[in-house]
Amino acid sequence: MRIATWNVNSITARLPRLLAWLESSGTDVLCVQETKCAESAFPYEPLRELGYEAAVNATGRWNGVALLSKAGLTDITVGLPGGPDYDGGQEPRAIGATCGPVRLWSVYVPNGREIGHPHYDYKLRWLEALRTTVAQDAAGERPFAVLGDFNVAPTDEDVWDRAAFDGLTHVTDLEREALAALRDSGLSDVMPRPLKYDRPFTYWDYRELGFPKNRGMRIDLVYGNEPFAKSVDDAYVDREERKGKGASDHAPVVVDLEV
DNA sequence: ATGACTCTTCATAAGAGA
Repeated sequence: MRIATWNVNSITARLPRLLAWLESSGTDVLCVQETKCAESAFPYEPLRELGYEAAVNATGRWNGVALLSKAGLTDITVGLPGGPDYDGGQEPRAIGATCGPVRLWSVYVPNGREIGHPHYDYKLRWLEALRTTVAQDAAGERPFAVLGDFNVAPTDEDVWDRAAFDGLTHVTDLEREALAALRDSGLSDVMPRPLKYDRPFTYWDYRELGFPKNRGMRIDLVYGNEPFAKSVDDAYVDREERKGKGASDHAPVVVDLEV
């Protein structure tokens, strides 16, 4: 079973590449982030024609997550129960479902913007709510994973140059501690192989030739419980999908499971 | 040597991304 996570940076803008990639990669379940379109405008039909059911949590211009599955899609949970509000409401950043033998969450963790910004505190509270929400499944016997854009680089090795991030979000102790608390609920970091260079970056800024210079970050993560992690055959970052015109700034992370 | 981001929308500038 092939599972993947991909921040597509607009599912509308990415649709041709998304459809082509789903077919060429043979992905059974894709966790999508940053759909950036209203649920009413979600491209259900072309995905259905490829054999995918879709569960969507999206409201419009910002954020938005989805699960696309050829392996079943049941027990859908839209949003984090009891999750924090930002600017007076919950944002569409999480969706969970059971896809055949596995239970999965597709998550888009808040960016945080700047240290001390209200969005940074919101990010920390959001990660705590995620930990609470998944604790029971994380400790369970069924293969379970949280996949998505976590907007945190777990270690200094996960950014191209730690000094370039001094004073910025994504690398701070508090963010990393929040991630560590999530792992402590029974999840481990499924580390993908890089297909080029030494580190499996998943995001490269569009600006200043970030991708050609490999100025990347590993912020798209797969956190699986023990039954999930034990079933992993292979995992890699498909950096080919970051190439060329019309690419997202994130590459898909692909996980092959023996289930 | 050059030029140096992309996406969306109560759009033609601004916010967000990281």
